[in-house]
Amino acid sequence: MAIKVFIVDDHYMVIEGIHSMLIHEKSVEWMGHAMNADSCLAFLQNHLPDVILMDINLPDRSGVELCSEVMALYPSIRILGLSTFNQLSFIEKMIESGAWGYLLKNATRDEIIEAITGVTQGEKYFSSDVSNLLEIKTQTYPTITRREKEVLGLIAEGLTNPQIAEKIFVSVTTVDTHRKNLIMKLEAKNTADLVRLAFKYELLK
Amino acid sequence: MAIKVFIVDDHYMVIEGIHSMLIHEKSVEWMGHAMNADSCLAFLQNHLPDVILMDINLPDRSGVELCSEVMALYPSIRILGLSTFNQLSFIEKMIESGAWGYLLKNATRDEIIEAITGVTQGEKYFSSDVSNLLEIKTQTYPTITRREKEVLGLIAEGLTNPQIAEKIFVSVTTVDTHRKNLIMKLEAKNTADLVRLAFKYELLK
DNA sequence: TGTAAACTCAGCATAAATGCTCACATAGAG
DNA sequence: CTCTATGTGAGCATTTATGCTGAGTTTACA
Repeated sequence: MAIKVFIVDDHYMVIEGIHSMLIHEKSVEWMGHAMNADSCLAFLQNHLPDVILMDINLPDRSGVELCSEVMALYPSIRILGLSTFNQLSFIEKMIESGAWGYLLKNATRDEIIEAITGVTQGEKYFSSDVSNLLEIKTQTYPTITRREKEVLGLIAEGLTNPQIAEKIFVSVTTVDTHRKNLIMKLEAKNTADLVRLAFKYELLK
Repeated sequence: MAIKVFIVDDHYMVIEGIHSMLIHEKSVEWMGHAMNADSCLAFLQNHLPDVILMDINLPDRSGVELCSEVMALYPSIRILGLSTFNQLSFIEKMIESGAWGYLLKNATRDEIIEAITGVTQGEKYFSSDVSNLLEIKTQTYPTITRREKEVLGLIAEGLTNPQIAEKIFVSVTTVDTHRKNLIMKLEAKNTADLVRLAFKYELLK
């Protein structure tokens, strides 16, 4: 029985691309596409695909949110995340939200088919490039606390320790401690480096 | 006579997508694709397309560089930049390098055909979303000099004024002047804010 | 309920950044 | 050939950050 595949992506080119790669594949039944989260959920009210290929950047919601919602409503669906290279930070979040795998948009026809058939048989699938980078991520990703994140945001906005202290109603030394802990945790050389690394680790956007 | 179109993109899905959208178009002759800059240049040694659709992110070179090279060798070719939404900062550079227009990857079939036929008739083409953002960009985008950019990079790496001075063989006060000019140009409150804004304006990556 | 993590606060010496004003040489654009 | 932008350089007062050590309180969770 053919695997029913649906795609959610706001790029026509990607939809058309995957469609044209799968159209002659007998083991796959193309159910159609949605270009945003809402129309995806609307479609699912009347249809049940086996696999959804889901972009992580949608106009009305993030792929991570949509992924959670779909998994909550239709836990049998296997979701495959879909993105270009430079958005790898979302992979972890996507998987935490219930995705069964991840495809890069430069995947070949064979990789796509392998991913689709794999996840329907209960196997997780990751593009080889992705699995390498996932390891790097989990090794180096620093953990900061709520308060530290708050202070980090204010530092990046250009507030000084005294200004931050006044804003969040603590003493200057406390703010300074947070700053120092942030610099230590991210292994930054100083505040400028801290801000750069915060972007790198996507603690800031 | 059909317009000869070639595409350079490292994403199969995009290549397939555009191909499938243009395959039934009689006014377009599909010449094929390359997945990196080198094979694109190799192809051009024996073929002369009218239009090249060119991704801005290629594995071996940036689209901007490839754009310059192609324009230098084959000035008759019309190049259309190709990217997703979040890479708009490259548009200006691409145009400075000789591109005749810009397409977002969520463009429709009609938009693609309009762009291709437009540029062959000497018209510049920009996706409507892009032209809006170009205005915003040109209003707010700060201009920094080569030297300032160099210093900015070193600041973001966590080097202090004395360290930067030693590295680029100028006095500490000079480095300090550059730092102050950067803070002034980007309207930053201090160095931390400068680094944040540098990311915002995509002067850093 | 015990314990670790998170959050809070302090002092002190040194290094660095900020804010101000000013100056001079050179290369490029008009 | 002049004007502007760029890159270079300086002094000086003040604020801020960094590096070090130490410690009390609250919160979450095992």
